[in-house]
Amino acid sequence: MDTQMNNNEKLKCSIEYTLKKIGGKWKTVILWHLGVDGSLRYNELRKLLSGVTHKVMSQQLKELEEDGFIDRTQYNTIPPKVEYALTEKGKTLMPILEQMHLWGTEHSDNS
Amino acid sequence: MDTQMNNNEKLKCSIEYTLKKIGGKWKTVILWHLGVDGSLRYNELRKLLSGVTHKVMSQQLKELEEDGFIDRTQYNTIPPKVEYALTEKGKTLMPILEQMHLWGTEHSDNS
DNA sequence: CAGTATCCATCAGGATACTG
DNA sequence: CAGTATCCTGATGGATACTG
Repeated sequence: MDTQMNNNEKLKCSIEYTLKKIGGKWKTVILWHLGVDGSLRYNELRKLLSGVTHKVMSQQLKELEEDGFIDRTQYNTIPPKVEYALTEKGKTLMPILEQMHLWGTEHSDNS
Repeated sequence: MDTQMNNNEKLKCSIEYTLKKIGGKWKTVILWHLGVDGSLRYNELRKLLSGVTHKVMSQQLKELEEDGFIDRTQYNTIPPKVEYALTEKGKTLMPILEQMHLWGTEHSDNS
């Protein structure tokens, strides 16, 4: 259903496909936080990323939404409130993210 | 031992660290092929990547070597022969790569 | 609060040619 | 065979200001 290739270049290895989807600078981190914390609001997420700008945030969120990894729920209140959460498809990425998180924890000096 | 941060920016999440290390366009694919096929020569690897240029290949290989993920063995014969293989540290990445490969296989239309 | 709109910087990645 | 050396391009990401 969502298996169309939007560019016609031939991928030689399915790993490339995966990397294309989640290789954005903040995508794995966004997905990870949503997976761990459940749903998060825009600014909550932004604080967790600490350093990302609005433009890049919304850009990455939009791409993740278009790829069907996250759901965006907008409450038309004043002030506005928007919540992001993983979709079922997004949850299928968690094993990758868990491995990446595990490896990063063991190999980085990020105390 | 290799836990120094070569840039002083603070990472907020260990996933970022992992992505920095293997997020290069060809790195995961190189590591994957080396993990599956054992050791490979420069041109064998290059054929498997199909499309990569010399410059980018050697660049990615050099970075992977500097990060301690791959070993470079040079035979001073004529013609020269160079073999690349995963180090023990490189092998610790395999669980991530396996998950990425699995996910990519299931979600891409790459027949 | 949750974004767009602009404009700009960077650098990873690429084409091509040369070399030990 | 296995690379460097140059030079170049473009996509990604960033700073800042404005908005429904």
